[in-house]
Amino acid sequence: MPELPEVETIARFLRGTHGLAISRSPHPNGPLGVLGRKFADVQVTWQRSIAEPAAPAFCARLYGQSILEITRRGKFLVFQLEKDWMLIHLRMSGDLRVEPRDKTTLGLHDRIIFNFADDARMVFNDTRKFGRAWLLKDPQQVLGTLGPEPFDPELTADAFHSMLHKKKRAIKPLLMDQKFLAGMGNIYTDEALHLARVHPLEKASSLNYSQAESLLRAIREVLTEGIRRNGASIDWAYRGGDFQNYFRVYQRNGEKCPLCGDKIERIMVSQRGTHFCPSCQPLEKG
DNA sequence: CATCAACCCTGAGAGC
DNA sequence: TGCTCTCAGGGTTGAT
Repeated sequence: MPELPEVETIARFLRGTHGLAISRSPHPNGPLGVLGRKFADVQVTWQRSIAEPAAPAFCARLYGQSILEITRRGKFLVFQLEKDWMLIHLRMSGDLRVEPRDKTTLGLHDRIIFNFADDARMVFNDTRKFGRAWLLKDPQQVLGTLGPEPFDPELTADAFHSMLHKKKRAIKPLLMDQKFLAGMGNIYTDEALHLARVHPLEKASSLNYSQAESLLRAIREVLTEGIRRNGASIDWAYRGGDFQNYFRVYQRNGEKCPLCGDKIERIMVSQRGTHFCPSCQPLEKG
């Protein structure tokens, strides 16, 4: 479910540097976020939510460690602890919330309950059970295969063009391949391709320099807008963002293209629903 | 390499 | 109402 902007929004909320944190903080007037909090008892209600190590070791090793820093890499949340690194991937339906330990009852789909040494807790809720948490000495063990961050200044138009030039695949599945570029998912890929006026089935290697440059700019623009709007909230996983109200093509099949007024179409690409404007995004070279 | 189907899961909505 | 079918912001695996 969450893509880069949603994960970034959650990371900011967990750091307490985000206005949204107020509504989720155990203490509306107290300190925000979970930075500095120390893990106490951790309960796991669905064992497979823990990728590594096995759940009992995961809980035991976490006990007593404080959270030093929280960052994001691709779609991963990265918790730097005193002795370990904890990674959480929300996959399709995962979410994290912070609340008082005692007040609220647990929800049906709460999979991991991280109790802190104080009176707060952080809860990993995940309806579809696809999300995973890791506890590692070296986070590169999992993050090492990821492609560059879309906002990495070293990712220049030149560099991006040469990356695309080496790939024969269709552009959409390539952009969604986390080894190629980290953080893009189904929504933001459709939005970026529309903004750059590139057909989702266009071969990556067929994009010229100017198209690569405008695609990179479009990727950064839609991600920036998503972050500015606190991500998109659709289906059951509402987390305060409203980017869903500004989709140009995603889930707007049958509606008018905001650029040309033609009808937006929906096709399947690599088993993913794909939305585009056939007029603005003509297939040039297949 | 790259593609594809199956799989991991639950739930919402459409159509009958 | 209840059934069946499709679809959902992600990613891995094994076959081809």
